[in-house]
Amino acid sequence: MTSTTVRGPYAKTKQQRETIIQAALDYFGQYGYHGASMREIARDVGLSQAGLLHHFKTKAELLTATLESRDALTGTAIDAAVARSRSPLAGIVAIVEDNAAHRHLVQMFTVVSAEATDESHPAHQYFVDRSRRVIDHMRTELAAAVQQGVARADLDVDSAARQCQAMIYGLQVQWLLDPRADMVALFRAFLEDLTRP
Amino acid sequence: MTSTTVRGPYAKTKQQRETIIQAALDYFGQYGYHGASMREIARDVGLSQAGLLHHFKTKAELLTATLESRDALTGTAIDAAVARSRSPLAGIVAIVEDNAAHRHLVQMFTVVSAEATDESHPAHQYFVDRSRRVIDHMRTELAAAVQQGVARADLDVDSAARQCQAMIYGLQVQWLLDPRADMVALFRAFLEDLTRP
DNA sequence: GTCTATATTAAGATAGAC
DNA sequence: GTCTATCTTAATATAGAC
Repeated sequence: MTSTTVRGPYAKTKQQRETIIQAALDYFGQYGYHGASMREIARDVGLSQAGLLHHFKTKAELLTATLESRDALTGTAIDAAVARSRSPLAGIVAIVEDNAAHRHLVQMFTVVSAEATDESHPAHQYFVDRSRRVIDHMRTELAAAVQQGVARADLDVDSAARQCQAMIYGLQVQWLLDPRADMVALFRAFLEDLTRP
Repeated sequence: MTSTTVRGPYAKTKQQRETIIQAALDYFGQYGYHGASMREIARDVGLSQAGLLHHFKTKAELLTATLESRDALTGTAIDAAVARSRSPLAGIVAIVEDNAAHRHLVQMFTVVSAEATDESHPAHQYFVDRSRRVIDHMRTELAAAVQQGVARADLDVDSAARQCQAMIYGLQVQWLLDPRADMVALFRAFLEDLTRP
């Protein structure tokens, strides 16, 4: 009984939500949260504005869904890359490599996180938490690198973690403004300087 | 003849423009170019929207004026700091120190430069040029540091210049999201790691 | 699940009086 | 130099039919 009804409509809704999020990614990436328009996103996916609002009741809700969906996707990709990596440092580099392969995603997170530095932004808390989470991740990896002897023993892990997060973010913007900037090479060199004895 | 008419009205206009730019700085910093509203900026400075448009014919024109005005101000401050500095590296650190003292300014440049990574943004070319200019400045200072023996002789000046620009930008966002992040200390430590033999 | 229609508010910009 | 009034367009959101 339930199994027959579950397949049809819910599958459609789930797919529509994904389609909408794909479009939203581009609009939020181009215009930011404030500048993006629900009407245009709706038109892009071939829906009326009311049709779009059936899936996401407000613009803020659509933004949240977009951020969470994409963070989840990237999270799994990075977990897999880290698992493949032979060292914790290679795991961090893998994040940058993943970013370099997903320009639209980077553009969206860059633009929205910048405007979300304002406290009244609907995703402010989200990015405060996200930034902390990323820094924590870096700290863990760097500590492991020290442990395994692939980073110098006297490395200030707390500072280094913050510097890694900042460098990744900064290189992204530099790369978005000038695609010739080689994010991966620049980050790799930075990491080597940071960890060499 | 001319000298009498120049004083009054032009002085008023110049002062009004400066007042408007001060307000615009906050609105562009909070909402970005797309999200900011001319009406609200006008209200903020006690003008009607039409009154504001007398001074800046379009929103794009106001943005450009704001960017150029603030870059000019910061430029002079940095030139002075560089002149005071005893080494080229101290000159770069002085930039970060200046930023740490001007939160609103940093917020505006961060938000607008992020959304200006999009090619259709009215300030796109401005920020492409600006980024290049900053990197060039870093390169010059770093080369001087190598020359004077305060940075290791085998430093890759081109990469280091890009890394400095990225680190400064990334630390700004991290700091805006978490004011406890010590931009200046983190940048100084980064620079020492980068230049140590 | 998607539509049309509509309510409400606000955007950027212009015209013309003072 | 600043205003009021207005044009035109577009924003988010809701109501209710299908």
